[in-house]
Amino acid sequence: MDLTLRQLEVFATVARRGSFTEAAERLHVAQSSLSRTVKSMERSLGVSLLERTTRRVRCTPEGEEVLAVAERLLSRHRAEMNGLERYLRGDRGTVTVSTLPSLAATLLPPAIVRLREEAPEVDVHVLDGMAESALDRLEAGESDLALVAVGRLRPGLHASALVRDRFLAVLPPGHHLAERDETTWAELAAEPFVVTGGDSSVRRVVEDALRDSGVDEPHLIQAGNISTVGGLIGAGIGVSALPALTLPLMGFAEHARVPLQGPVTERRISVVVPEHRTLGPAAARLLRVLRRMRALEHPLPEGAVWEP
Amino acid sequence: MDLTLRQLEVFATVARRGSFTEAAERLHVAQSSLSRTVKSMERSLGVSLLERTTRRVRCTPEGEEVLAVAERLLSRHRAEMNGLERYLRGDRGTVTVSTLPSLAATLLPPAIVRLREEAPEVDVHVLDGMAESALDRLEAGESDLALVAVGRLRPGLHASALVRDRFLAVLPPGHHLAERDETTWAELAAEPFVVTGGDSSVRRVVEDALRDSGVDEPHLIQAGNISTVGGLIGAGIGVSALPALTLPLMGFAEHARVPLQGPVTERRISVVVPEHRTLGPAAARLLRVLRRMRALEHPLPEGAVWEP
DNA sequence: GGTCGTCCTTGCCTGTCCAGCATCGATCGG
DNA sequence: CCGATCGATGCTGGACAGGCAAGGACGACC
Repeated sequence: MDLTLRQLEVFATVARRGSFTEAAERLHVAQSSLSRTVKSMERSLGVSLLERTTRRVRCTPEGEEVLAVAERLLSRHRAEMNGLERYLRGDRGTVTVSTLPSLAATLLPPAIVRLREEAPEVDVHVLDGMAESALDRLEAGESDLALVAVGRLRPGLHASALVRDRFLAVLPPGHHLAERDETTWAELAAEPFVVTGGDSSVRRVVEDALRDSGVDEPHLIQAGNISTVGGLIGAGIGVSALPALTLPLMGFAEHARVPLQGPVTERRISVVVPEHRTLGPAAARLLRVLRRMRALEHPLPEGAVWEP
Repeated sequence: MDLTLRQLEVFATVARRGSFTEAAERLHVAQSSLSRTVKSMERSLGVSLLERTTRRVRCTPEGEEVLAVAERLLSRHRAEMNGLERYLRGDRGTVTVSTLPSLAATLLPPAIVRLREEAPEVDVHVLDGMAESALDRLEAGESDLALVAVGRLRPGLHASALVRDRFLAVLPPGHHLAERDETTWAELAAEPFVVTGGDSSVRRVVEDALRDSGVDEPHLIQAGNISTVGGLIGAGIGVSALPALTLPLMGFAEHARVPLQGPVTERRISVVVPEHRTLGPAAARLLRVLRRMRALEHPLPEGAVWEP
């Protein structure tokens, strides 16, 4: 004795309008069809729902109850369908991005701003962690997208190149290299060199570059994060080399930036998605926003450029 | 792009079980049917909802959302249908009875107790008012049933006789008529006579009986309600004649009761329903309870008997 | 009070959609 | 590499919604 949505809709329309004929116009079907539908409901419930006179149609007490049920169920159904449609359009939902701390602070925020402008009901979750863990989280299904500096790709993941992020030499104000138009890893390696924490993605790149620079044993000073690097350099304790997108994080500290020549001069920032997992609408939308920013060449800090 | 309940049910079953085959067993339909149904949903939504491998079926992100929607809508639908069924069985709902104060206090309560025993979720509203207003309220649609002492019936109403309620003489303790086996209206009319308020149903009957008793000018003392009558009689101020069903209301006051002979010796209590209005299930249920009490001859105060 | 008109009902028909059956194709396990 | 299992698909039958047209009842209006 389950009533279908169609039955409920027909009944609600007839009962509210108080007329089969009017309801038929409203629903764009023949009046006889409605008559049958209501009759079938009455048969399946075993009670009369409407008192029919030629002049008007009125609810029996049972009809009132069915009408109330119908209106609750129909409005609920409409609301859910509406919500689902918004979800499918990417206007509603959740997208989780795993990324590096530096990108979480610099590249991602403008994308999130644009996403919120066009889809205010989309919730964005940002998981900012170290190096590999962004991809680990992606593979574990904890995030929908990863925004990382990808070296070589793991199988099963698909990367889409987004930004070329050049390394710049970072020097204390007044440092002798600061007057130059450019410098090299070898020259930097001869100075006390500030490096970031051991599991940072930048760290490995820097170590490789210093090793290849020919300097036997660079003097390394280790800092946990970019802000600390900024503080140390501002205090004149050493020099460093960092990608352009990390530099806004040390904007508070006085320092000089000089272009850097050498074997490794940039890192490549990519959006990574699992190869065979389909993206949710909200995630797809954030991806579109990022690609649109690339296409429209949204301003980036000096030294970083969008991939063509 | 509205999804039907059938589609939602099929999808929810397949998605939860992770298998078309299992879902088909569960729903007692062929597997091929489910395959088609899900495909039609995917077509109408324009997205893939399930990732199929021969080994298992998993939801896409969109599928997860649809599953959540489906479970909400289906459980809501089941709950409403269940509630509706209970309503139609008379296990849930509201019944409003309009009646006289005396009956609201004596005849109705045991019926309500029985109704609540078998249908605890039915709410009973009692409108206790004076004389005509019980029927007025019935006709105005304010109540479903009226329980009244009906003289002659108004057109459009249907009465079902329930109880014969004899008038008893009510006397102060030690009154000289109290020793008799029975008395008459004429004998009572010779004493100071306590009558109830002017719009009470009992009042008109009593006035008629006293007028017919032959006593020229009875000495009347007026009281607003039965309790007051009790107090006056207990104090020895006068005598009265009241239907048996009203007497529990003056149980607190000492008095004697003597059977009464005469032209009017009883009133008839009826349940009245509108002739062409259909009774709601809860109201029908209360009516059945009252009739069952009549059939089983539920104990009544001395002097009141169920109609055959 | 009679007649007309309106509105619901019902019989008949058609098209569409759902369900069953059989089969195909793909994939995973042995 | 082969077999088994599971989902997809072509085909067919049946149920039900919807349209059309005629029937019947009640209210309204004259």
